[in-house]
Amino acid sequence: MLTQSEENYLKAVYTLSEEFGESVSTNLLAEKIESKPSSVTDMIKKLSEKDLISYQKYQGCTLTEEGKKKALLIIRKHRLWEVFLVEKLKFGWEEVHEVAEQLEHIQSIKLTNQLDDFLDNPKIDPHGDPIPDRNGVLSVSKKSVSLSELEIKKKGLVVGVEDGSLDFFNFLNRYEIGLGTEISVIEKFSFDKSILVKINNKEVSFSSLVSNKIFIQVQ
Amino acid sequence: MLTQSEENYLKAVYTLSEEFGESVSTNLLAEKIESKPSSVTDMIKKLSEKDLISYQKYQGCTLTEEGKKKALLIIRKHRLWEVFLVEKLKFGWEEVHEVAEQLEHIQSIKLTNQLDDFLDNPKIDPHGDPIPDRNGVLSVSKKSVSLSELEIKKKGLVVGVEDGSLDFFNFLNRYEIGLGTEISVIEKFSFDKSILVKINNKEVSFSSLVSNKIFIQVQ
DNA sequence: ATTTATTTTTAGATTTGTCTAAAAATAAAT
DNA sequence: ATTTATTTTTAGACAAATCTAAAAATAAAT
Repeated sequence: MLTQSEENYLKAVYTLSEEFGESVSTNLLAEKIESKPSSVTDMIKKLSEKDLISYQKYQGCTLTEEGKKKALLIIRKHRLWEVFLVEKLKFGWEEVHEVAEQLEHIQSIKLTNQLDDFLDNPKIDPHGDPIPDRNGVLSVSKKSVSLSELEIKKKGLVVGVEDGSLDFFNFLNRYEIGLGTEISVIEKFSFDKSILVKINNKEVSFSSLVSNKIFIQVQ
Repeated sequence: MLTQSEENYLKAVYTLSEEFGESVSTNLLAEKIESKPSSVTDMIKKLSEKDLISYQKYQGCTLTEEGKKKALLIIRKHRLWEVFLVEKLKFGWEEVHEVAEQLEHIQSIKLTNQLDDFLDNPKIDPHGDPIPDRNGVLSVSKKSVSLSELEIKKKGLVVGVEDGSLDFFNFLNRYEIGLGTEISVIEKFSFDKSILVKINNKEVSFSSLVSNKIFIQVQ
């Protein structure tokens, strides 16, 4: 069983590895964790001892396969809780991070998986980040953007939607929009924030209400 | 801000005071917390320093008003999460305690109150224990039992129901059962676990499915 | 009213995670 | 290739929460 602090380190190593490649330096990690390099060295040694991190003095560190899996399961919990807070408890997407930082450390696999089901197995969180599955695997690997953020002439695939209501589901069905549907942006109108897109070779206009809820991954 | 350990001590002092009156002894507390008397003494001193506990050497301890309020807000979170786990995530009522022990320490007043609303402001948890309101006040003060547990010839008032479905609500309406309705037990049939009760001067028989979901507080 | 038993507290040690300050290793600059 | 700067590690200290063992206070029993 990992402590909260150990979990935070694993998560930090994971996200920093993603952002800047492979090996993560002690100083960078210290900044992320908001702690001092000396503290980081101590913790790295400890996690290295547990075979969750591989590390050689002065050379930074990387996650082992085991460590990576652990990190992804923490990220999974974090993102699922964010979805819960926004969809069920009406939090704003900008205020969920702090609470999810606490909730991600709750230990119960059953809780996580039941929550996943309760939320209808969302693929992305309210910020467009993909949610690892129950084995810690990311099927969608890159961060996605809402359709409203996509630039003119760019195209991408639908990877998720934010609203889980039946109404919205029917709306999407009407336009034959599902996971994997390709959408390209033709024009954006600033006066009402509506967007003109091409879907299945038809041109359609969506309100910002709709375009904010459809998540796209650029190819 | 209190640590998880401090919160656990406050909660333990509260529940032990309820169970055996006022002053709580060091040994009893140690047993409850699953720790040693010497550790308890240290922590009591610390909480006493913070004016959450009042304490004189060798004389046991009690909660101050401030400490009691803190304890009740932790209990509130614990019981709300138990309702969430049973009603929304389909946990059995016997397996929620352990997870709620963790969730009760999440710090966010907004989270607690939004969760309360999301669950339709339940008055009791899945074990029949009353849930303090957002000010830490218990309107129902005693533990309630399910109607199925009530003995023959005993009577009590309805203080809550476990099922939040519209179906069940309509069922209750049909028999004019609401919060505060008086119910007395006439007979119990062991062969099918049904129960014959008197409500509003009418005799009615309920299946165990129903009697398990109605919570009663004996007068 | 002493003695005996129990409870509670103190004193000192341990573990976890952190820190500061100094030393060692690596990287950058002349 | 040295010197200088930066990064990283080590050494030693500290706070929180716990423990064991011994001492002190209280309660129970003769």
